[in-house]
Amino acid sequence: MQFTKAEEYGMFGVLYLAEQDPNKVVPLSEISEAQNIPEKFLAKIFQSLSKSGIIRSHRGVRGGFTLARDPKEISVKDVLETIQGPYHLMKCTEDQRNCTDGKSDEFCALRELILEAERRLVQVFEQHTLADLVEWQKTKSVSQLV
Amino acid sequence: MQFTKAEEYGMFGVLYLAEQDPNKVVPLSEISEAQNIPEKFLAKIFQSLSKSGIIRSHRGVRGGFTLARDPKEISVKDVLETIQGPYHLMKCTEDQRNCTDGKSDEFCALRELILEAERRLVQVFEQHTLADLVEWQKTKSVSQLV
DNA sequence: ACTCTTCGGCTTTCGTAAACTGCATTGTAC
DNA sequence: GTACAATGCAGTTTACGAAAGCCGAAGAGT
Repeated sequence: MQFTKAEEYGMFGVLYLAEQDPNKVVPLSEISEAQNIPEKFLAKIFQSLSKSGIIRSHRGVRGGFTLARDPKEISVKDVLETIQGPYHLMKCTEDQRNCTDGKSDEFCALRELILEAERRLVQVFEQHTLADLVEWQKTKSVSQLV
Repeated sequence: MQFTKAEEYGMFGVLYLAEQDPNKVVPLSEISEAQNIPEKFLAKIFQSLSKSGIIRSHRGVRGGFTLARDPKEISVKDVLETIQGPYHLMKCTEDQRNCTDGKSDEFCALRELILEAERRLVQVFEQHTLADLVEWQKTKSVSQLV
């Protein structure tokens, strides 16, 4: 019941990019040092973020990464789901055939509750963008959180 | 980012009790067979639920378990937190010293967002009781969910 | 063209926690 | 007193998260 390091590192890495001058190409080495993240691990995470079009990679000398879009257009959900896939609190909310009882066709009250919890969780993450987080960090305030 | 089997089994086990006649003492063997749960594993889970006063154990011949309180008085949160402890989506929301950057004293926008997400999640689980779930299961409807 | 740099992709390793098991012990109803 | 069911503790096994390593590909600069 916790986010993985990959998600955590991915968020910090992407936030680091969002804080920079949009035109600055930032190499992995800089991010991993600044944010205290194992470089090769971050490389793997950034690969998937790159493939899904959240960040853009630049190879060669003075290469690195930039955000592919405006931070206002990247939700926290975008980042988290790219790294880990949609979060499901139970196997049965991912695919009902994973029901413990094997009663995959029946109504399950617990499953409905979990689905509702998942919806609430997603809401938080899709309502806020990288730009929001950078803004909060600057003002040290989350007054806009609601 | 998923509940453990322990939480899942625990919920199903407790729900099974909530569906029975409140005076019926149900042995582990019955629950584990009905709900398809490894008996010894369920035994371990039920021990902690018993210690925290959610269920009551009855030893000896024709022993087993009953709910310790009215299903209306047992929230889903009670059960889940007994089994797993309070859920934290990141290590840093459990204890700020676990911050990746080691900047445990500083304001962290991401942390604030995660804390908000946790609050939303808890709300869902503390607002609904075992009685609600049993009711939904009977009516096959979650109209009261909101 | 050559070379240096930085990402890309694949494989392997390591550690830890989840998931499950076994057995001896204690308590209780009959 | 014996059969049954939970208790408590000590395991084992499995799975996955979290890296680390290696080599190849692509682009920049000369």
